[in-house]
Amino acid sequence: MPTTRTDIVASCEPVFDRHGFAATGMDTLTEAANVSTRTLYKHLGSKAGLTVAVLEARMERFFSTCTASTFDELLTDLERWIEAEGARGCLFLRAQGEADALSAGAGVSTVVAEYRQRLRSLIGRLVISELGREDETVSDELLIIFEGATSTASYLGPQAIIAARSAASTVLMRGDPCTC
Amino acid sequence: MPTTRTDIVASCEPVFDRHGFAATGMDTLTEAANVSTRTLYKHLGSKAGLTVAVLEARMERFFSTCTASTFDELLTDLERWIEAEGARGCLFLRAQGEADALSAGAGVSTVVAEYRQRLRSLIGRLVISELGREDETVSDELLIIFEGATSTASYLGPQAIIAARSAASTVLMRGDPCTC
DNA sequence: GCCAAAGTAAAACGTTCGTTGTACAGTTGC
DNA sequence: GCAACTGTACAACGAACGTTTTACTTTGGC
Repeated sequence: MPTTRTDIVASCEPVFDRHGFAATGMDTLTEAANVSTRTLYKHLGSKAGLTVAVLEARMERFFSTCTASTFDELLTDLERWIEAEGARGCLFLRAQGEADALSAGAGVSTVVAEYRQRLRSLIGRLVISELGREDETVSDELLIIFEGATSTASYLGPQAIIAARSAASTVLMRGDPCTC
Repeated sequence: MPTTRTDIVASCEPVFDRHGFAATGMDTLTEAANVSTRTLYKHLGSKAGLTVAVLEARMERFFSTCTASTFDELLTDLERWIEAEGARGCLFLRAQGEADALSAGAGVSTVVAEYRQRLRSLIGRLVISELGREDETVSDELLIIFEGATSTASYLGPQAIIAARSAASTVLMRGDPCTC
């Protein structure tokens, strides 16, 4: 019976996601992870440590599900993610919003910044492979569409992905030789 | 010296915005509002009541700054808002993420839903006035761009508005008679 | 001048928080 | 078989939470 750090973190992630960070007590977390208070503290050190670990795990888990080689496929990855995880808006954005009160402000901000940088560079790579060249403007626009889809999916539902797909293809086609 | 409910709510709004809802204690709020505990409770009833009141005030304040008659102008409104208020991602999204733990879940969800509906219908009206007809697809795409700009502005800065503007104009021009 | 209305300060309420301490059980490897 | 390790259960810590209470001050209209 492992009860490893990894298992604990994986169990706590959905709890933070659904109820927020500051609002979730250690009792709820130990119960969700099915471990004693002592064990959780041995492995994670503190609630702040657990929070950072959860965000790191989330980041790795998210990017490991992103196998896309085009932005349209990235939206399919997002669609699948939302089907499996639900849509409550970007967890990293929400974590950042509670960061300083979490007394883990520095650690949280670091992971959030890393997530955002990785997302940007992922989209940047997709743009290069689709357009055959770097295009920072297009990359920023697609980043906005991706983040917008993530946010709006919480109230538009699957329609958010459809609209994002449409907007993205429009942006990517811009500048193509006219076919009329 | 009024110390009215309105003043209290206005003073508490930036505190919630900067530090989160669950994480902000009543001491911090009374201090920010410069009122005694007793007065705050007399006017707002509870932390849950204050939370809902703050979100309602935020909604009215935000929409009253939106004087746009085109989506591009709406992005200018957003740009000005962000310059004045800072960019920490949509407060309503963050509030919803803490809603059930706030024990004001129902009230918060109601205001958040109302905000989102009003945003959608505002954009819908702009689309009608720009295209001369309803277009739900374009409206959804612009909503995504608006929400995406709101989110990404917290790390892209003013560049987020520029990219959103570019994406939006592309989406709005789509279908126009070709000029080549 | 006085009575309400509305404010203040400060202590106390019981609860819950994050965290630590104590005492004990199960497994593993040599 | 006996360390060493890793886990559990559970009580306890002080601090902070949201809220209420008590007692007092200020203010404005009639």
